[in-house]
Amino acid sequence: MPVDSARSSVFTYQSAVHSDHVLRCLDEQRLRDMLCDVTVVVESRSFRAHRSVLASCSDYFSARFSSHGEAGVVISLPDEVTVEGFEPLLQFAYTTKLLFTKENILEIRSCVSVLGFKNLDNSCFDFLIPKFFDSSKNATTTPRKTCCRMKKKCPKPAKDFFASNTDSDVDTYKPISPATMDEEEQQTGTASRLLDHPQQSCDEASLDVNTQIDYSLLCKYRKFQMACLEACGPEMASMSPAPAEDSCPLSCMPHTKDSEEPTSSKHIPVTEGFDFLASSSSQTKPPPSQGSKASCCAQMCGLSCGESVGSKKVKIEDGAEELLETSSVKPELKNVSGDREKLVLMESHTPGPSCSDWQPDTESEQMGAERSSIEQEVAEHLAKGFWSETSAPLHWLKQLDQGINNRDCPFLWDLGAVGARVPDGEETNRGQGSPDVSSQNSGEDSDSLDTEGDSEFYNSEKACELPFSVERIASLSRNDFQQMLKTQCLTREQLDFVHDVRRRSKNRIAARRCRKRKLDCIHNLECEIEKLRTEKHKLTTERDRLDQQRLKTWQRFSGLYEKVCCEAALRPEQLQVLAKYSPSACPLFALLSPLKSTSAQSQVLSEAQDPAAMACALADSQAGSCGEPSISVPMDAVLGGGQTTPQALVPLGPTPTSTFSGRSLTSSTGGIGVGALTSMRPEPVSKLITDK
DNA sequence: GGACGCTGTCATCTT
DNA sequence: ATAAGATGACAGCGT
Repeated sequence: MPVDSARSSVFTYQSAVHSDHVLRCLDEQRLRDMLCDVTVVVESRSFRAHRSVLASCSDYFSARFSSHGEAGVVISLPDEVTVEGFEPLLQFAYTTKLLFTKENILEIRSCVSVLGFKNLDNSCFDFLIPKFFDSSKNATTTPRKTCCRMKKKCPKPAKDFFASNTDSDVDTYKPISPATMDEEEQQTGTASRLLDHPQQSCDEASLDVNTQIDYSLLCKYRKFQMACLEACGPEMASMSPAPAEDSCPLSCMPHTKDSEEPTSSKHIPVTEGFDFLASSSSQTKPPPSQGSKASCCAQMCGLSCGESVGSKKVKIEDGAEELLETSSVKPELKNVSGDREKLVLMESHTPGPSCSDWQPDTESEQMGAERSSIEQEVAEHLAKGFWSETSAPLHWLKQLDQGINNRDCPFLWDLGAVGARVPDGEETNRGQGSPDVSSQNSGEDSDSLDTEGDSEFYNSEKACELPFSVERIASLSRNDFQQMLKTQCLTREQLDFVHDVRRRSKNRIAARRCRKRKLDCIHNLECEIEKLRTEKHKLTTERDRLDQQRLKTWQRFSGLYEKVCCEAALRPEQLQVLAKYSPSACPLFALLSPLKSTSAQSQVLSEAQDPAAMACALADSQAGSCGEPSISVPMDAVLGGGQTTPQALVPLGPTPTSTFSGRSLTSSTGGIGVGALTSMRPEPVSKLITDK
């Protein structure tokens, strides 16, 4: 494919915090009434705002402002819009966070509908409203089981989405509009509807995931995560692994100091699951009193942000495979105003706080204990990533993909690394957070620690009882490891367990090394083969060159032989005696042709005289073609007038079968190797002849 | 649904 | 004697 060399590459730098910064500045301006160019009147209450912001968030405002070009306009909203519903929306427009309560969610929803507020999908309300108002239903059982049931029905999502998207299920599922939904429907209908269409929701969610995220990479950590969840007991078990995945890619977005919220309100974990997230990502050790299994597990597992996210097929208790999807919403409970808690929905495109900002907060935990069961459930279900079960907005994940590059997001960046290597920053934090900083094994051991394996470890309750992380178990040197064990009072079972974890971890690394060595070995062998081929080619070329040179030498020698014989004027008898002890390839035969009477001999001689045939013979002999071992006769013996017995000399290769096979002039001489040709020197011959 | 590659784990041997 | 490393074999999972 031809490449347009003239076209220069285009690089894009995209700041993940810029939009957040701009929005925050706008919000600050709004709060200070700076540069505000519109006053929105709702129920006799005025709100100052920027037209551009409102117009970008609301179809209603967009239409209104387009018809009012002048600045300083005052807009009165319809009666359907209440302060209770509009104020959170205004805040959402400036902060991307929608604060809502059980009391105002219906108002908000109504305002969203009237004002055509964007980026607030009905699915949010479709779930929340029934949850809030369905007080009769058991709030603790349904979501979990439903979730599992739904997800069990999900096949491999990546391939099936488009197919299933055409299913009748999808066609029959319609989001419920607030206008048409009566209270009963609001309370139960949506939820049940969701339950009736699990495939659709699963598939949609999977499309979101698979469209934007390398699914295989995400899958890497599902097993680990699930095991960790199960290891951490019912508190965690009630929360599917989804939230970690759902939230983390977003919460892992780059986060700088100035991206924190102006209110500086601490993020309060909604459930143990968020506590899990918090402690897992922050890599800080909570105080010992904070003994929830979730945090403990996260701490024990040394969960990095990247490790806590992802999607993977895992086995659940009954052996069935459960497929969970990622989503893009990070729900969190936030103490907004004093004792009042509100759910805060953060959209994915908001560069929210990074994982490292999710600090465990004991105070918030205490507050969490006072939550109502419904709120708990809602928060929990949010944590489960209900977005993926409902019609998860596709654009959220698109935003994720478009707005974040792998470098920006530690999670994505981490996934790109080998295994689940923890980013340096986290490694540092981990070390700092550890009371006893230990030396890491140098070399390969320290570079490939991950937590993908050790599923049994995470699956075990024992893991939560250990005061150190599996990473440390595996990464410590032998001495450090033993030192650490000495400082801990572990039971025999725990010791065995720790050793087992360490053994497997070490073995895992060793296996990687072994495989790498194998691959290197294969590569080296391939290189060696290539080298030998090159050498063979070189040697073959050299051999051909030598053959040519040898042929020329033989021809020159033949000429000289003939000249000497002629000048010596040997008698025929002498010539015959000479020929008797001469090798068949000897140029001497050329002189004997008139003396030979048999046809066979003539043929041999004619062949011997043929330079081409001789060259062929030479080549064949060099190539090591089969044939009888030749016997060369020393020239002095040959020229000795037959008085010496022919004696075998070094075999110099077979006589060229095509030329001389079985055709020796005499039975005693046999063939001659080509080597003999080069060893023949005309001087002795002429000398002998002259002597005679 | 099977082939294939990758990876973790186990058993066994060696260091 | 013990721990650690190396490696073949196997299984699970994703493509």
